[in-house]
Amino acid sequence: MRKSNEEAARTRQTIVATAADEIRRLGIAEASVADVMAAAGLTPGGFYRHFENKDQLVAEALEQAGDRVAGNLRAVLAKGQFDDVVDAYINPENTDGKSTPACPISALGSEIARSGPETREAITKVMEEMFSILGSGSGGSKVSRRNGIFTLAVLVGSLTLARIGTDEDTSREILNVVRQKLHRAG
Amino acid sequence: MRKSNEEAARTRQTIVATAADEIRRLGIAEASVADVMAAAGLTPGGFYRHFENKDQLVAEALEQAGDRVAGNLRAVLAKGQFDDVVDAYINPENTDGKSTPACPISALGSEIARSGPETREAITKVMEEMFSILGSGSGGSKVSRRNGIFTLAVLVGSLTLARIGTDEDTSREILNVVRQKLHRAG
DNA sequence: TGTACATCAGTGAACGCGCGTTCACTGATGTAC
DNA sequence: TGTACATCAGTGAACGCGCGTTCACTGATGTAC
Repeated sequence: MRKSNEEAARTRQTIVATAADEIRRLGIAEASVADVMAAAGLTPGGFYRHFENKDQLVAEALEQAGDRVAGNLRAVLAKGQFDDVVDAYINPENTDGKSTPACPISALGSEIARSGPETREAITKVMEEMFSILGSGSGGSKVSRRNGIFTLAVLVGSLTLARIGTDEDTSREILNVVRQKLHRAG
Repeated sequence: MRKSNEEAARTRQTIVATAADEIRRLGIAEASVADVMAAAGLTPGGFYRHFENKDQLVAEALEQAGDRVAGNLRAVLAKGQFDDVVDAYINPENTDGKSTPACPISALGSEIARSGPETREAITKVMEEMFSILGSGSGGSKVSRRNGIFTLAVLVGSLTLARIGTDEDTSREILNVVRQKLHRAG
């Protein structure tokens, strides 16, 4: 039952992508290796042909998810204005604050903070990329960076608060306040 | 070995306080009932004389931790100015972004977001209290509330980012940027 | 290009472990008279 | 106030369960000649 190298590489990619979804949805600890493998249409044993352990998968999956979000935001920035980037981060499916954020930092912030160095290093790179995107076009490089840091903090905090809140109206309110305050053409 | 009602009440309170510490430090899933009981100087079996299940303990512990933080911030506000409240939230032990935040929303944000309704309702109350504290004295009631929401989002987001970052200088930078931007007497 | 063998992707059962929870037990505390 | 008994806080071992990981096995793919 050996698969071709090409197919094996595709399988590995499927596992990473599936893991990114499952982890964002369930949390790092709650998304089990067997869960992820089953969701990818595989059995648990095969996992260790591709990864040393669960930590390695988590780091790779979250980095990929983060890079994807950063790529999308860069694309929005390229053909829109800054306000559209903010709105894309707090995306349309997310206006009630209850869906899982696409960005792993917002979806899993406190869990990542307690993870091992592999995962935190991967996400640190994503963070820096986000600072750059969210600070762009707002002045000199120092001012830009400061704005990028501040904006990402606001976005991550607001999505977290919106998801905690049990009242849907309050969740909407939180996201609206933040959106309005961050919009530059205010 | 039955204990007096008074002592039993004290024991219960010890468990809640110990749990608040352990959970903030280790995370909700990673702080086990046996861990908490041992840290409180007890054996695991006794837990269920005081609580229906782990979820109930988590909800109570996080609410207590949140109320304690809110109380401290109110005290700072009463005899200081707004800037001192911001600095107290990002507290002195926390300037490198690496210590565990006292506030459960910052320490455990994404985990709370995925918790059951008991825990989320308890923390929602804490959130509302924080909105009120952090918005105080900044204009009419609507403006105040909007400012409170925005400020809490910034604080929660920045502490989360600071703890994720693997570079200590960057963590410090994040907290400094946020502190300066939030200070009103800027 | 064809053949012979080594490799290894994926299977599915099994492993040891720590988890939340239960339970029989203890003896001091609480309570009814 | 004193006595007799029920209660129940806390102990420590045990439970079933799901976890991350390992392993023997399979057969198609890769490779050396």
